[in-house]
Amino acid sequence: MPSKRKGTSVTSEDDEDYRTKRDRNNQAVKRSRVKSKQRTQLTQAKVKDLKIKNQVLEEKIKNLTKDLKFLKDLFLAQAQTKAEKLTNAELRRLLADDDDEQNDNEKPTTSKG
Amino acid sequence: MPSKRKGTSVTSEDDEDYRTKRDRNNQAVKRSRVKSKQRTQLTQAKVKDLKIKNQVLEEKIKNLTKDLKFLKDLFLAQAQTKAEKLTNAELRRLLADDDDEQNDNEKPTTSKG
DNA sequence: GGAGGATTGCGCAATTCCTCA
DNA sequence: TTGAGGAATTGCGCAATCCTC
Repeated sequence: MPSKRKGTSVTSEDDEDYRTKRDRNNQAVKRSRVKSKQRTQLTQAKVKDLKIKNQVLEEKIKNLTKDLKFLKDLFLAQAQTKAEKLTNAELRRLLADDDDEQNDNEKPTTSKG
Repeated sequence: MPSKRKGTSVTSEDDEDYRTKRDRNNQAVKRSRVKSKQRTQLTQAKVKDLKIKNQVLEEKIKNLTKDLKFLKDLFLAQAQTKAEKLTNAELRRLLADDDDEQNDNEKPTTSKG
């Protein structure tokens, strides 16, 4: 058994703290990899979540668009017959389609009834 | 030391194809890791993209909601004064707020004009 | 400026997946 | 259908490097 201090080479104690150093690092590596794995799982979950949220929003837009179209048509129709203060041209400008419509349906939803 | 075939020990050829085997695997490992890295980058990009899409949709909903509210109010107001075929009650039912509103604003947008 | 954890590229080996005779 | 063989994936350790106090 080599002594720590004098006679024998310093190798043994070098070995010792080389080992402990390695062990520490191996632990760190493990920690780091766990963390990394968690991160990727998390972003995958985020994707899933955002996709669902997106679908909900798309649906909402579809419904709102339908409702809006319904009201516009209704309004336009009554303006046609009544022809009140606003001229038809004014009405059309006012009610001009806002943006991209991609609808097929006509009837409004009024979702909760 | 038994040889399988003749002169030299079988060890060397074992060594050889151990080596080539290892090398092949090392290459495979590299490929696999590249692929994996690409995948995680891709899902991160997806998250980014979906977040942006989400914001756009939210904005759209906000605008549609505003427009809808504007038309409803307008319609309601003229119905008030005119009192046509539909009773107020009927109108209210028909135009009942669809879902969760989280708006603060009043004026409509009619985005392109 | 250096001690020490965190990250990362790399190789090994075990395991899983895939293909084809 | 099966099973042998090779590629892909994965856990793990080493060492270099990064980062922080």
